[in-house]
Amino acid sequence: MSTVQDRTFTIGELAREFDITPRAIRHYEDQGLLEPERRGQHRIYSRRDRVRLMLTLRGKRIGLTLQEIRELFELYDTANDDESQLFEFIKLLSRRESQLRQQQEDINAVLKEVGSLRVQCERLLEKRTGGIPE
Amino acid sequence: MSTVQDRTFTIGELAREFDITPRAIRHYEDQGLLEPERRGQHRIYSRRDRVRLMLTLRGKRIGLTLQEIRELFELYDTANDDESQLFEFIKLLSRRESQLRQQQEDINAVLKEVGSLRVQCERLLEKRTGGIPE
DNA sequence: AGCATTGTTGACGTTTACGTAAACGTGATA
DNA sequence: TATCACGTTTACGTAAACGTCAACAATGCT
Repeated sequence: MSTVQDRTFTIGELAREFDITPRAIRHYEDQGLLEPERRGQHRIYSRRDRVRLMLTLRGKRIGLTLQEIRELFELYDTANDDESQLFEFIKLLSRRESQLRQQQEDINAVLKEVGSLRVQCERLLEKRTGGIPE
Repeated sequence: MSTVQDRTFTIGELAREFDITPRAIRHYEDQGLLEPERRGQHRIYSRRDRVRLMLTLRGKRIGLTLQEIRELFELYDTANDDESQLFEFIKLLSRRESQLRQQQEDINAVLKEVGSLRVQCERLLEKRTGGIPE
């Protein structure tokens, strides 16, 4: 009988779920992002591992390196114990926050352009397809 | 007398302005993103080049590769001439748009976490600094 | 004239994030 | 029992985006 949900996952399951290769998952482990247990020599991934994998992928999508992601994990794990680490953590978060806001601006600018360009394109196409007289 | 503003820039000026190295700028040229003129063997950058450089850097910030940025430039330049290219352009824009929206979500999620973590940290610090008697 | 500054062209080096291939183990199944 | 399907380690390969010399102009002080 177990209180916590103890469903586990194989490397292939996770790979399929997140549409990445097993190789990538092993690579994340090499970089210290995951620490699956072993049943014999096979890796067994817990829910916690799965969450970390999700966070890893999200981190990647917003442009973090694997090392930075690892540092975040480490800080998150240890910050509560050490006061000076807390300051570091806050500083890191601040820096990252401004970067993210910059990215937001960039993305909004591009989305705007993308939108108007699309409209232009579509108008052009309308004109041509409609404009060819028989 | 010239109608169009014809201010030009040296590689060093642009490097300083955008806080990158001349090497990087030359690299962008190698990749077909810039086409500065030459005065003798020195590069002379026009306003158009400067704009392209800005767009390049913005593209990078939102995670485009230099090649993708070049393709966008090319499409942007030629799309008006070719109808089939227009479709390609629109498809490319659509794909990128959904990626950008995904990124927006990711960033929002992270910002949210960052915010609450910061609050947690600050509370902890308050408690400790305030909690030490004398 | 001499030296600093700024620029130029190679060309090899580096980091990140995996891909890919070899060579092998293991349990399920036809 | 043979053959998948899935997993493992080890190790070299690769693409992107520059960094980092080296070796050499051209220009501008002083």
